[in-house]
Amino acid sequence: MTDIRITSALRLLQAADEFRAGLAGEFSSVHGISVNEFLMLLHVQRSSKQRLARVELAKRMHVSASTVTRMAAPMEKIRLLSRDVDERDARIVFVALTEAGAERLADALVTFAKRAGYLLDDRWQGSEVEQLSEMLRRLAPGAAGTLT
Amino acid sequence: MTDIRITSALRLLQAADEFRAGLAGEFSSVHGISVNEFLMLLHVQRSSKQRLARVELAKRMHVSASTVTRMAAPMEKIRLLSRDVDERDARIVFVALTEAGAERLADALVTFAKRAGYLLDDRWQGSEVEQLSEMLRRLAPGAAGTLT
DNA sequence: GCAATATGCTTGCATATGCAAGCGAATCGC
DNA sequence: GCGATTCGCTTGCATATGCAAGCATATTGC
Repeated sequence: MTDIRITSALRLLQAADEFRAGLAGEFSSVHGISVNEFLMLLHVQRSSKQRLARVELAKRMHVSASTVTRMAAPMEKIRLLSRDVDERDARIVFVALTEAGAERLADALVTFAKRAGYLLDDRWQGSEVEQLSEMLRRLAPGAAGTLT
Repeated sequence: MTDIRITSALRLLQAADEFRAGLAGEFSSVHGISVNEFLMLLHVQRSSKQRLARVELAKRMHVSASTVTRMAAPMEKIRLLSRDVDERDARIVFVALTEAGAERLADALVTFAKRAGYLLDDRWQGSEVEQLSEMLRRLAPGAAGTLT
């Protein structure tokens, strides 16, 4: 009943929840953005042209299109992101990274790296981290738009 | 900059989001509960006395106390959970699992196991799953009340 | 070409959740 | 013992998010 696959999946959810909860506090107080806003900036930056259609961004973030619309709006207001229209298809409104957005993202990445360091602390051997990283990669089959 | 710890932490978040998103759809349509409601039932079941104080449950689930209050209310209404008072301390209201709650949880666990099977499919060796499981355990240092 | 359909985005509504304030009960300091 | 503090829980308010409907633009079938 409680086989090892169930255990692994539960641990995956728990580890992610815990890591995310820790991040959330520091992100909002230090950088003024939420974890999801950070991930949105990161997805845009790591896309081929530093811009993504909203629908595509929604898929990559595992959120609905309406969430992308509403998350992007305030960040466009403060110029972390910009609205870019497609010359060929007027339906598409790209989310693009501004210079200010890139700077904010870089700042937040420092915090993220620090937290990732807590997560994988000195007790982890380099080779163990590599193994873990590879295994986690296999767990996220969302091929298109993998962040890493 | 993009060191392997950052990559691992990002993959952890992505893998968990993806798994959770898949779970959410099937849980709500098949079992009529959300992923968090499932986890709440599971936490209660796996606690020492099949019951937990709300504050303790909140800690284990990484949510606020108010969320526990509000999540538990409808499940108490439909008798999946019951409210138990502490004889010694009138401030404490335990969340306890009912028989109906245990049945619902057992049903949902079948779905969870199926999804965990998709996650860790035939391409995974048994020893690899064990390695992954152990590594994920090390990632969730929340010692008290680990679900697994 | 034009109607029918599909696609991308936004918006109205409902639900979910955190924070801070409030309330009652227990504990502490004296 | 009693006022002050702490603790557990709940509730008001603000924010976040999904779903379904609506709207504009593209594409398809004929």
